[in-house]
Amino acid sequence: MSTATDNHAVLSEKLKACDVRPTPQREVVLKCILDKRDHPTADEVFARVKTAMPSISLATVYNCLETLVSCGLVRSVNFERGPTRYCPNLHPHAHFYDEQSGSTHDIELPENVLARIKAILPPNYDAASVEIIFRGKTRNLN
Amino acid sequence: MSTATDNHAVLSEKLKACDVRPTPQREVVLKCILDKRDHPTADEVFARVKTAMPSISLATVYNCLETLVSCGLVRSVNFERGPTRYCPNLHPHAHFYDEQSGSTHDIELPENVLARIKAILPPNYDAASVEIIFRGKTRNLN
DNA sequence: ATTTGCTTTAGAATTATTCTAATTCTCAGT
DNA sequence: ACTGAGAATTAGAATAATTCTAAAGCAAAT
Repeated sequence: MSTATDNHAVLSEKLKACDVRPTPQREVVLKCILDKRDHPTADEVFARVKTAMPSISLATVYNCLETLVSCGLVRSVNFERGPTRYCPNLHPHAHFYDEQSGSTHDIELPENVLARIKAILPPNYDAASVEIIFRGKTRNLN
Repeated sequence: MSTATDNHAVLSEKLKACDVRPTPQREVVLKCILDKRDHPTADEVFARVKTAMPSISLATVYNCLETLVSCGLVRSVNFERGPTRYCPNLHPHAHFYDEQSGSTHDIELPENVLARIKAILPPNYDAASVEIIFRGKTRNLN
């Protein structure tokens, strides 16, 4: 089985496009985040990545994540106290934290809503990014 | 000089209204957050509170903050990695994190904008709270 | 082949927070 | 006032997440 991202060349290109050296460690970390589209912590990434590259160290995982975040290939999200989570979804979206399951869902954020939100800022405030976090529970539809 | 909140009776009432025992420690922590309307960390609260009550311990500050947050008298906010901050503003509002100064400003959040944001959720998602964090810089108006 | 600079690594250090167990306080019932 | 139960406070230990440090490895350009 093959996914769009298990390909060395594709991953390598993404990294080069951001002006970062495509090292094996960075590729494997990036692949692990893109493949399973959830919101893992650094520890979880470490655990997943070790199966593909048993010699990798936690410090390297932190380094790679930091690199990927600062070049924009993944996003980092922080819900209250607790470890930083990493998000493969680069489209503008909000997060819904389900307090019962502890899981996090992406919520599509329409352009016009985003624009309205930015419009509440006073004119001298320049927002580079907006983060929206819902907290609550999900019901079964009846 | 006297402010609206340096009054034992007022603080005590607020606590009692929430069904928590109005202990001196809780009052002094609450007062310190209400008086200086910024977004201090637990350590900062500890430092401020020690001048009024030198014997208070950091663990107690954490306990009091936890109590105040869970009874709704203060809010807690988490910007990326870093200590939890505490916010005295109970009105619905967003936060603007100024990346240059490191300071955080409250941004008024009009009811109708809040409603629009909540409307992007699928019908089976029940949001108990929404947190909105802008990150960016402030310009001087010209 | 050597240098230069980035990357990785293990482990130590740091930071923020929570836990533990002992003490103290508060209040309701006598 | 006195007592006992439950709640709150305290100091310090423990934990969790992350960052730092210093050494070793690697890769591209001279």
